[in-house]
Amino acid sequence: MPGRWGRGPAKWWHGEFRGCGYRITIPRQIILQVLDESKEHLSAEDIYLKVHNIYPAIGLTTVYRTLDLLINMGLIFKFDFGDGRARYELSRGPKEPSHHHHLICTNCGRIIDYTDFVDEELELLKKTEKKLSKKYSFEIKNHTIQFYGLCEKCSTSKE
Amino acid sequence: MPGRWGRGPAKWWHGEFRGCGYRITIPRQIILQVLDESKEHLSAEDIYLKVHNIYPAIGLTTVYRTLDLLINMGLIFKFDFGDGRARYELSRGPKEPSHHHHLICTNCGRIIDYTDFVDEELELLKKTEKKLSKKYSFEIKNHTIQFYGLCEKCSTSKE
DNA sequence: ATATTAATGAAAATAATTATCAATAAGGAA
DNA sequence: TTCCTTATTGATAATTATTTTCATTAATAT
Repeated sequence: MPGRWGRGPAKWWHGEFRGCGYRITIPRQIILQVLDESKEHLSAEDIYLKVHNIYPAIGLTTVYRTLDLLINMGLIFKFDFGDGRARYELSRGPKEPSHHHHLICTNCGRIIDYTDFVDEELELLKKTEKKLSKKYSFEIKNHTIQFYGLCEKCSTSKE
Repeated sequence: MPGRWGRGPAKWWHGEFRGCGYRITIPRQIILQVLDESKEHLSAEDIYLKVHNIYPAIGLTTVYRTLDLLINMGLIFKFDFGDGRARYELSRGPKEPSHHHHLICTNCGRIIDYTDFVDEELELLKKTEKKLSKKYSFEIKNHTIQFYGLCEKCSTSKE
């Protein structure tokens, strides 16, 4: 019996870890699994709770540390939607179909992803990016576009 | 002598306050003055310190409270750049020439405003906004566009 | 000038995140 | 496999930004 957390098939990110000299540990594997399964808008605490279900020994500290590591490796992206807690998502690059932008309700905090219309936006962003990198000698790695306002519920309930 | 903090000429926002039934107080006047004078990326603490120079009786609580009020009135806008402290700027609307977007260095935290190339972006955003509001019944009030990456210094020092 | 009540500021309370440090476990070497 | 080195972990304490509480103060209408 290979232990309760058998190695299982090697994942796409194992190489990235090895390449950087990082160890592939159980907490890291499960945190990535959780991020991969739920994808959207998870706070550190959300992640902690989900991981905790699978691997109760996890500590919140480890979650924060791992998220930090993953950010630095470029595997995940951190968002601040203005409610005082950060959210994390697997960073599929801008070209991948799951790339999306956000609508954020400033009243109830609801976050809506949209993937429609992103294509045109991306085209323009690519151009802008090129100009900006040149002008400011800035190496652009990623971007966010967020629209703030009132969602349907909050908009009508305020009338 | 009209007192150390004489009323001075009525400011553009006096009407907005009166209209909402809010009182025009010394702390509020000075906080707005500070925001108006420095405009960019001030944290609550930055604002507190600047106001404190002019009006030492100010309390940090009042700064937070006033910023909250100003956000709700739509006079200022709150940004989260991911370093754990919020920044505030006078919200000149998207049409005004000072409207800008941000380049954020994920290494040193430097924030660069750019106003170039914003016109094209705005045009597209306006279109996108229209489509999104319809599709998601979302009342869009504002937007942010931020590019994340490495500034010149951090980019070269990492090679 | 006075009364009413919104606004203030000091201090305590929260909440998210980070630092500390002894114990554990991953991965290479024997 | 077993041992060794050292990165990683988790419990706890420490920070830091922001909010809440509440008695005092001051802006406005009268």
